[in-house]
Amino acid sequence: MDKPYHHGNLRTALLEAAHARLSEVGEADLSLRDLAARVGVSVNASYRHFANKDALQMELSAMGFDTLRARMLEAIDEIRPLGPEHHLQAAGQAYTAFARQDPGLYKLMFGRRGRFGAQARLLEAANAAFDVVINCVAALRGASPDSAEAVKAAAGVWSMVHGYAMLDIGGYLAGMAEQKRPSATEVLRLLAVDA
Amino acid sequence: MDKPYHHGNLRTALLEAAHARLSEVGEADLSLRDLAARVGVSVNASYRHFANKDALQMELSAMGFDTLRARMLEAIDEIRPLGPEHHLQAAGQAYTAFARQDPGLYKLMFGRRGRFGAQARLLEAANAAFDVVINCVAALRGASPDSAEAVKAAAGVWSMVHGYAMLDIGGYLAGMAEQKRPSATEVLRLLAVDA
DNA sequence: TCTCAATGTGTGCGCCGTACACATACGAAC
DNA sequence: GTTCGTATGTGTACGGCGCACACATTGAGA
Repeated sequence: MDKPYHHGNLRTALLEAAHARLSEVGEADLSLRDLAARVGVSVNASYRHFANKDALQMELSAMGFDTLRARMLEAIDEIRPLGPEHHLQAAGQAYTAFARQDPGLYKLMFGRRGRFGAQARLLEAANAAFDVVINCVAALRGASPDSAEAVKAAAGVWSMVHGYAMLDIGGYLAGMAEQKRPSATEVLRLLAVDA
Repeated sequence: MDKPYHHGNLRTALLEAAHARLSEVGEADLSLRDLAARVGVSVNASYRHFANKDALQMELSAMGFDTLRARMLEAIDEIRPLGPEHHLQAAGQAYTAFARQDPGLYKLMFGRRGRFGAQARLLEAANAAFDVVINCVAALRGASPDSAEAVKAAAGVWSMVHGYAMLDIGGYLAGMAEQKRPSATEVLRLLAVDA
């Protein structure tokens, strides 16, 4: 049972280790050395698969957006016959559930952007997720997903859901008394999307 | 013009240096060594004023919430006679303006975990800022600021504004075509607060 | 004037990201 | 099947980081 010189799937293994670690320690405490050790490989092996630490985090973020998009689409699909007004609710629920389940990853996804900016992979993944929201809103208003009206309203919805998720996983809602703490549903109800 | 052994106001100087630096480099690149050097003092001098790097960031965050609260109150005061419905708009504008003007600080304020920190100073400052929003919403709905109804609606408003601010300063709105990019006002209009 | 607490400095430890040189293994061309 | 290039691993080293610990300087009050 010798350890082979070549790992076989180091790139994936590193990403999975990073993902797992993110649920324990937060982005700031994520270390390449630690990830490599956990995977059983020398630190510098990771540089054969990622240009640097930032690149690994970028890929992780992009994968996060892919998953987020998939979760929303699944949720919508499950209740498709109920009509557009329920679709947005379902997507919102799936969204906040994702953030709550994977708060470390979620924070990474939205924290790592201003720095290196326009990584095409990340941009596409984020836009694809956003498109789900746009489509929901457009259907709800009977407008084209390309219309400024739909996009602006969708951006509002996204702001609301994102803000709620961030406050929630940041612990800013946890300090509130039980009966005053708003649920995702209650918050989403404040939106006048179809107006 | 000998440099005196004692700085005189090192604590404040470090906080100011950190604040200034935050507008250039982002939280991750903030270093105690660098701050100390800029202030003209050895690294370890800072440990006489802050238990560690986290404590300095906590204080900076708390000061940020203080300022944010003050900005909202000023904005409301300027248009006080116009009535509650304008107060919330004014506060929202001041809020997003603050985030845009000081994105590094704003990210720090919400990126630092308010949960494990449980720092009383930070918690109070954040709550005081939130109270401004609660009061606006309560006045608008003719409800008590202590009512669950007002607090939940205020949390919704906060989510919306916070989410918009984060997406904006994170560059997630910048990618959108000009005529599709929503303004803070347009987004806030989606809220049915008085319903 | 003496004393001591407050506030500064210097040195060192163990992490970190990552650059560079070298080692190993696999797959294709012969 | 041997050869060889490329992909993928390791070892060593460097500078920067947060921070602990011992020591130096200062100013205010007894």
